[in-house]
Amino acid sequence: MNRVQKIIGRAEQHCKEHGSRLTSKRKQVLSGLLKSEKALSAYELVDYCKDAFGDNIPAMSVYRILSFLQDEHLVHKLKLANKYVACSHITCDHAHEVAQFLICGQCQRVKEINISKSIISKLQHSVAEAGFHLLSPQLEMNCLCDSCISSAA
Amino acid sequence: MNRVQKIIGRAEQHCKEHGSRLTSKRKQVLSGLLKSEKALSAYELVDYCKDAFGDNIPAMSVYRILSFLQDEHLVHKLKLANKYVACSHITCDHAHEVAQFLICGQCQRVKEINISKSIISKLQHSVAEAGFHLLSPQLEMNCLCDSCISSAA
DNA sequence: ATATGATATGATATGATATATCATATCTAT
DNA sequence: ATAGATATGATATATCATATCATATCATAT
Repeated sequence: MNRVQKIIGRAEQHCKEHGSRLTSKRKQVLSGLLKSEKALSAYELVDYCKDAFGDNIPAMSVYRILSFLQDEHLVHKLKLANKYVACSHITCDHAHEVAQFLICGQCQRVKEINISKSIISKLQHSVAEAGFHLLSPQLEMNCLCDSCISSAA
Repeated sequence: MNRVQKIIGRAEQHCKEHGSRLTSKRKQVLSGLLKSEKALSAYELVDYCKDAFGDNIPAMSVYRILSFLQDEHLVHKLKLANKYVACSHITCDHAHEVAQFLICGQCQRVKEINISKSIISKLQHSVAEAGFHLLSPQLEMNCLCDSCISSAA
């Protein structure tokens, strides 16, 4: 059983525990994100499902499926890129902290990292001083990954 | 002379120094952002120019004007919201640091703050550890402003 | 003052992302 | 087997954005 199948299995179990179902279409979309290991748009996932499974899922359905997967915390939406990534902690047992995303502007690779709580709390403090309240400290940062930097050089 | 006119005057001078022109249409768009004091979409600015000046500027032109204003550092694009805000430092003489934006998810008000360099450099360090290089430390954060929080309560 | 090139704007088409809504299919549990 | 809940399909449309070619306006040298 490969990495993707293992994660899908874990995700399915997670859904069962929450009284929801990881249907076959939902598995297709999730596995597309898991296999690509980068951020994909809804329409790229439509193409993926067609290519990989011969299944023509309308864009509308992909959006609904993405929304379901987000509700289940299996997928994150990157608002900076208008793309979606699989959560990298599906197989972890612990509740994961708020994710920070590094997006490579060249190859679209995405790394989900956790930034130390002390930095986040300092950020939150600066925000509070400005009279705002941070809703979700999910930060998204435009980056270049090391391999794109070295291949450009 | 009111606040907006004062800023527009400063912006015009800034453009002259850079060999560019702050035309009347560009002034209209900039003043829309200055007056609203919140983030607006390109199409909202089209409406504003029509309402405030009776001037029907095509969306295409507004996008071009926004792009010009961004090049002149008079306007920032908020990628999280797909909207645009006037830079809050047009009348400052010092070169301002990279901006951080707090966006109220309720009323769309935007506050541009500067976060201490030490926090930013720690962030940058975390990013480098993950094998990425931060391109622009312009952070955008989804918030609620204090007045929306209290009015909701 | 006017002709010329550079800059700015208009007009039109289209692409990309996303949501609303109503209809149909499928699953689950009695 | 059927009813109700859940999931998906089909269609239309909203919203944000860019490409491209045409026209208008400005700035300056003659």
